Amino acid sequence: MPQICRKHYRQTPHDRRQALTDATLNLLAKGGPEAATVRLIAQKTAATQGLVRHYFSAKDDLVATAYEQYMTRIPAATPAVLEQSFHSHSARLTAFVTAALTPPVSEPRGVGLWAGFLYMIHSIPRMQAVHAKTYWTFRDRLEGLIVAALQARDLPHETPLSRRFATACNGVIDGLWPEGSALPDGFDKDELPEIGLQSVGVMIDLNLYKTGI
Amino acid sequence: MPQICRKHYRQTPHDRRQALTDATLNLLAKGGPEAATVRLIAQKTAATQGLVRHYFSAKDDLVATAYEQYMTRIPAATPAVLEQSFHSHSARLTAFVTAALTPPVSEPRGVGLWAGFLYMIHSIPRMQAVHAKTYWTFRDRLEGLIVAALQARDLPHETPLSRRFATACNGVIDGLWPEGSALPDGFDKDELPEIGLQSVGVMIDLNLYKTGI
DNA sequence: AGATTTATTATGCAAGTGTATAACAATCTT
DNA sequence: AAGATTGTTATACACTTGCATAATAAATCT
Repeated sequence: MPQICRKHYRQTPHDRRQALTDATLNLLAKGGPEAATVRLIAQKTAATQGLVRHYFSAKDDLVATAYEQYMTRIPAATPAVLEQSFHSHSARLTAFVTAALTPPVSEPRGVGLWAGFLYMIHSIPRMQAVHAKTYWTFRDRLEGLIVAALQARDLPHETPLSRRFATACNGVIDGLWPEGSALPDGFDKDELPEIGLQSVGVMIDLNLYKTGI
Repeated sequence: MPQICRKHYRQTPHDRRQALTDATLNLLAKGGPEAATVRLIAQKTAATQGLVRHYFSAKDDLVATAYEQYMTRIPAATPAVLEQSFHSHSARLTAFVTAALTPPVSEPRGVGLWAGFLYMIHSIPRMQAVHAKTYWTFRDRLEGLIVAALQARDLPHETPLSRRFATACNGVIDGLWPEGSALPDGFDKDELPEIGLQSVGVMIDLNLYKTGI
């Protein structure tokens, strides 16, 4: 039996949902799933618990939506680099790999989010689908760039081979960037991108590192 | 005011602690941090809540100990492979990489555990120390094998170079094995170890894949 | 302008959580 | 064998969690 109801703004549904998912991601990144309580999320958004329930059927829905948003946004940020024009396919590939291993794609809070996301993958089908989609998308894009770079130099690039290349290169990237955040003091500033470039380059028999952008 | 107290076994402290950490790891792997409640852990061990408190100062202590145990046991399993004798340094390196990318080191539940562990790294100093220790240990061991293999073939192996090699190879391994568990149907049975071997081999300019064990 | 719908708040609730405590049982000491 | 110590149980508690509900404010519709 609520008696009094405060004056309040009325925001657009889109903004409210966005604010809620953003706050969720921040809390998840900082303190893990245990820290992302409905009450805290609401508070950070200057909203109330009830509102959360009004926009999301349940907490799981909110969390899943937030992860989904983040995970699809991150790989989408990388191809943005490719909008530029490059003087060679190698340069394009270099830019792609570098982008994946430097901010904002490879941000500190990313590891925390990635860890939480990883957890949900094997238990929540929806997250599994998100992961599968983003993973294959990213790898296929990488494969495309690799094929182009190989082709330009008359190197072998038949499909099963290039697919392996892409998987391997993707592996290096996926392996390197979490290390950087998990061991902040373990590497020099540009060390990991350099190692990534060198590895990818030597894997597909191109010297990407000297190629530059 | 407890009235009646059931008859009960009395196990050795070591066994009890071991059973508790094991149960914790199983629950963590299956359902994440939220599923690993003190009551459930106790139940799986045929113990009671109070016992958990008796052996661990708090739940955090139990969880941290469990992770610590797992994370130090896993990289320790890999060098076990090296006890065998090999006819070449390359073969030894091949065995090492293969071991890291196949069961029991690369087990399905590993990803879930790794994810949870990753979470604690940036918030709990104790876990950060565990991670740093296990990471450097593993990488240094890898570097040692790489140097030996390079040396045997009169290839350049000065320190800064070999360190990079090791970081890169470690990156491939760390990147590949989670993918296998996160996308169970995405790869053929032996695909990831093969790719790993090929990548590591080409990185340090050795054909590890054909070397065999 | 009045009615209706939708967004937002305040409050309540049942379930589950980690932790604390005291009684009891088993083992160890001497 | 009696006492001291430590492992083990049962129970209680304070707190937090996600979720539900009813009242109220803001907007929309006609």
